[in-house]
Amino acid sequence: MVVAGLRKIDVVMNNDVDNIALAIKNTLDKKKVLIIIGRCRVDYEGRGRSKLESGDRIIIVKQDGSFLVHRPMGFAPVNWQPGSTRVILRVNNNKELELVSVRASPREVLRVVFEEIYIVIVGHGLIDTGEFIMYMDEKELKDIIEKNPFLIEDGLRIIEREYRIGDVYVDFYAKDVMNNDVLIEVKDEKAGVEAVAQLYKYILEARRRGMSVRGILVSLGFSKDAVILAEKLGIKRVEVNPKEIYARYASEKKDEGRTLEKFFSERNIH
Amino acid sequence: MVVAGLRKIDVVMNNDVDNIALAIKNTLDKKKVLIIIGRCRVDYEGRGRSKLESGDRIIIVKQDGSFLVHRPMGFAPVNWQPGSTRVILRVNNNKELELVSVRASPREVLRVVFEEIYIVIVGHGLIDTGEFIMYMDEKELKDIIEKNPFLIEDGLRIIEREYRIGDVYVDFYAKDVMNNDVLIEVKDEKAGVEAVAQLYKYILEARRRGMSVRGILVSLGFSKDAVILAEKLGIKRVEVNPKEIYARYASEKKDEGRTLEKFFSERNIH
DNA sequence: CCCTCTATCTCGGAT
DNA sequence: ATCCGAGGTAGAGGG
Repeated sequence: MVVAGLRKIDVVMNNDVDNIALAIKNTLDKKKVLIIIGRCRVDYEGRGRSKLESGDRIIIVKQDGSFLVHRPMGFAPVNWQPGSTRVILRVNNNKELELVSVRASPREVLRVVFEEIYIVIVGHGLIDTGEFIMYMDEKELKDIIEKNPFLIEDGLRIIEREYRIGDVYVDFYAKDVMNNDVLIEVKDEKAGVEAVAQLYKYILEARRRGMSVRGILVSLGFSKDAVILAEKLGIKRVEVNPKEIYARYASEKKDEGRTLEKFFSERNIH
Repeated sequence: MVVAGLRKIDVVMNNDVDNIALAIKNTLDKKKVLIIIGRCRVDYEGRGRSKLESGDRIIIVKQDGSFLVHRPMGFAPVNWQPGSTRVILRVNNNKELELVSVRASPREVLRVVFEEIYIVIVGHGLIDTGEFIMYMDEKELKDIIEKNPFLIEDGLRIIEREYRIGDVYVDFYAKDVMNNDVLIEVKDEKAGVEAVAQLYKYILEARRRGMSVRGILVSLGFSKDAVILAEKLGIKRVEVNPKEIYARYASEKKDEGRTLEKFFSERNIH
C-alpha cells in the first residue's frame, strides 16, 4: 500500500515483500533518497570488519550512494559507506531482503539484511540548492588579517600578534604607512562600548609606557554607542563582512603559495 | 492525518501546522526517534558558525538528542549536534516551526526553521540491543599477541616484532619456555598452503643463517591442505577466534596499566 | 595513486 | 574540567 504520493515523498508500509522490494529497487535505480526503518543485521568488510546483530535501525541511501546505518542512539552511524558506491537490492536464501553497498576502492562491502521492514520512505523530488556558508571564528579572522593587513588599512604592517602590554594582550601590534604604532583589536561579533573601552584601556596602558600609539577596532559591526564612543576616543573603526572576507580567505587558502606574489602583483610591487 | 499507527512507526503528513507541531512535541518529550523531511533553513552557532539557505533536508533527532541535518547528497551531515542536547520546538514570529537544539558545553545552538514539512516519522518503539562487534585487522591481532604471547603458547616471550631475516620480515621473533627460538607468522584470515610455505621459507632462511628455530602459524583457521603441510614441515598451528580474542583485547585495553599485574596474578608469579 | 592536514571532528579514557 | 589518542575517521588539497 502506497500511503501517499505527494510531490516529494512516497511512503510504503504494511506491504508484502515483493512490493516493498519493487519500491526500493525503483528508488535505487533512479538514484533518489531512500529511507528504510526496520529490524536488520549488518555486516561490513573492508578496511575493517564488523558484525551488527539484529535490531531496529534507520537506513538512509542518498542520491549519490552515501549509505548510512543509524541506531536509535548516537551521533555517528554504526555502519556506513561514503558516496559513489554501488547499492543493490537482493533476496537471500532465507527470502530476506538485503541491501548491499559496494565501494570500489578501497574494496569495501556493506550488507544490511532486513528481518522486518517497518517503513520505506522515498524522497523522489528532494532538491537542495541552498548555499552553505561556514563563517569563521575569531582566530580565523585574525589569521586573515595577519596575512592581509591591507584589508584593515593600506600600508599597514603587522609587527606582532597577541602583543603583550603589561599583563594584558592586544590582538595585533602594527605600524602604519607613516611608521606610527597601532594597536588592533578584533571582535568576531558586533562591537559594543565594552569592546571600545577595552581597546582604549590597552592604548592608555601603552601610552603610559611611552608608546605613541593609536587604535583600530575591527569587528563585524558596531553598536550606535560604540560608534559614538570610538569617535570620541579617536579609535578607528573597521567593519568586515564575514561572508565576503571568508570567500577571500578560502581563495587565498587555495593557492597559498601565491599569496604574496598575488599581493605584490595587485599592487604593482616588484 | 496520522497515516499509520503501527507498533513501531507513526507517520504524519498532509496535516496542518498545529497537528504536526503536536506530533513533534510529543516525540521530543518522550525522547523517541524523530525524522522530518522538509524544506528548511539552518543556523548554527557555537565553536563555529554557519548558515544554510533554504532547501530540502532530512532531519533526524534520536533518543539521546543526537541531531542530524542531512542534505540529499553526501555522507556527512551538513549540520548536527551530538547527543545529550536539549531539543525544543517553537513557532517563530513568521509562524514557522523551529527546532532548536542546545548543547550546554561547549555552548552550541543549532536552529532549523521549516518552511514546509513533507513528512514526520516517529519511531516510538525502536529497540536496538544488537551487539556490535568490530573485528580486528591483522595489525590489531598482532598487537594483542605482542601483549599476550601466552595466547599462542604458554611461557612464550616476544623478542622482536617485524623481525628481519635477510630481506624479508617475519611477524614475531620469540623464545619459548625452553629458550628455543621461534618464528611466528600471523594471518588475519583462514590460512592456506601459501601461508605455511611462506613461514617455512622464513624458517629455512633463518636456519641457513645458523639459527635453531621452529615456526608457529597463527590464523583464524586452516585449510585442509595447510594442516597437512604444516604437520609435514613441523610447523605448529594456533587458531584464534577473532570474536573471543577481541573481547579479551577490549578488556585488556580498559585497564592497560594492570595487564602485566593481572597476567602475573593469573599465573601466581610474584 | 599516494600523502598530509583539517574538522563545529566525535568518543572514550585518564589525569 | 581538560588533555590525549583513535577512528573503517571523511574530505580537501597537492604531488
